[in-house]
Amino acid sequence: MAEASLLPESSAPKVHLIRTTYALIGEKGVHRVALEEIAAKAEVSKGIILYYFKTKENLVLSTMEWVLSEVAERIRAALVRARTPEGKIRAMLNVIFASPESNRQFYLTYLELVAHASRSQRFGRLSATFRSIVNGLYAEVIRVGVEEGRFKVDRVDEAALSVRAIIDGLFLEWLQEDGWEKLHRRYRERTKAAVLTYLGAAAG
Amino acid sequence: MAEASLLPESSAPKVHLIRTTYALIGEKGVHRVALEEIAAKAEVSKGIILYYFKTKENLVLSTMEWVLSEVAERIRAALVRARTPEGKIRAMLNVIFASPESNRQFYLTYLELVAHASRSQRFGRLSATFRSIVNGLYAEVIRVGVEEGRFKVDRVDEAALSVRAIIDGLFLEWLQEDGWEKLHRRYRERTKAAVLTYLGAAAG
DNA sequence: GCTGGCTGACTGACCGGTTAGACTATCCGC
DNA sequence: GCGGATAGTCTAACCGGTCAGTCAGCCAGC
Repeated sequence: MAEASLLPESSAPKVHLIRTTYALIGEKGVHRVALEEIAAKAEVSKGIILYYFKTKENLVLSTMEWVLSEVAERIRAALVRARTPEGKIRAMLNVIFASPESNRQFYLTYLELVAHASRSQRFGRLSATFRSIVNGLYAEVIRVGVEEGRFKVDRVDEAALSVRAIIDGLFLEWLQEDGWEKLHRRYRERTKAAVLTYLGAAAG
Repeated sequence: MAEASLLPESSAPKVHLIRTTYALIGEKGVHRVALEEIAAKAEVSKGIILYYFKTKENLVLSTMEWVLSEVAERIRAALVRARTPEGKIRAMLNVIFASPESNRQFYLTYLELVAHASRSQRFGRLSATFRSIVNGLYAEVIRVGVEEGRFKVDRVDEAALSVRAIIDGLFLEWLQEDGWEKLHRRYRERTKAAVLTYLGAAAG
């Protein structure tokens, strides 16, 4: 599977605006944030946003591209560090479950992406690219794990998709918890257990 | 666990408006739909919506309440019809995976609920109520399954939550598929397999 | 003729996008 | 080194469209 890149280009002021936008989208949602507000928080004039991104849609799309590429990169780095297949799964999930606040921000943004993806070509492509990258990473870990006799699955691609579903499903559940801050750790461990169980790993 | 009811009251004209609203929310998303548009599709004047629901937020909330209670009811009915624990799981998933169009409509609405729930008390309560109802239904099936020696799980509540996560996670995945219409059946079977495997059911 | 369900023109706020131009930096010809 | 042309960055006032919610009053049935 060819791994398309997520990030096109990004100058310093663009990244500054993107970071600010990301914070506000996580906090209030795409349609509840006005360009005026982003500009104020970024301490620039509103005009500059349109100067750099032309439209609000472009800004939102760029922000999502940026976030997703950061996440993909962090997962990739975690996989390199760990040695055993189980270790890679654990390391990966430790990275994915970074902190309550950042997870909340990320998943709320991600949900908006999915919602947009179902109605817009541009967001649909972004979602597809991200999924293929992440599923590719998962598949690689699973493939090695199967080769080394640590995991037992029928089809690697199928298993990668299910692993993703377990992770996303539990995140979706966690998002809706009243005590999401306190429950973060518990959900992380729960997810590790569920994924490793699914992959048929030897206990431990 | 006390099962709170979802539906307060609903007159005939209200239900008519709610159905129309549901169709449009699934199609375009909450914030992309104007009251004017809902009124036009329902073939009533715009004023009547505000007359019955007072605010747009009330209308959206009522719509989600209505949809969720319908879904919960349908699941409940499916569980009554089937006999064996595995049969109940399959029947339940057949009902949940009703059709591509209705699932798409429902999950897009559900995602909006989750997004709203994280920022609004009122939507948060609705989401919590629905979750507790559905998780309760799942838990009951699992409990009986365990008693009859068909399922092997440590904690029933924990298992109910994971089952939910698997279902929601695969739906989230499915939503993002380009060929979601064609892939619906495959995802349904995949979900059945994943859930039954998770519950440690005897093969078959 | 009165009441209550119902209407739809209207209002005011909001917001994405435009535009005219200010300010600075770089470079060129003299 | 200097005047000025050019380009790039940035600002603030403004425009036009959209939309939730209001309100004055209509009208059918009692």
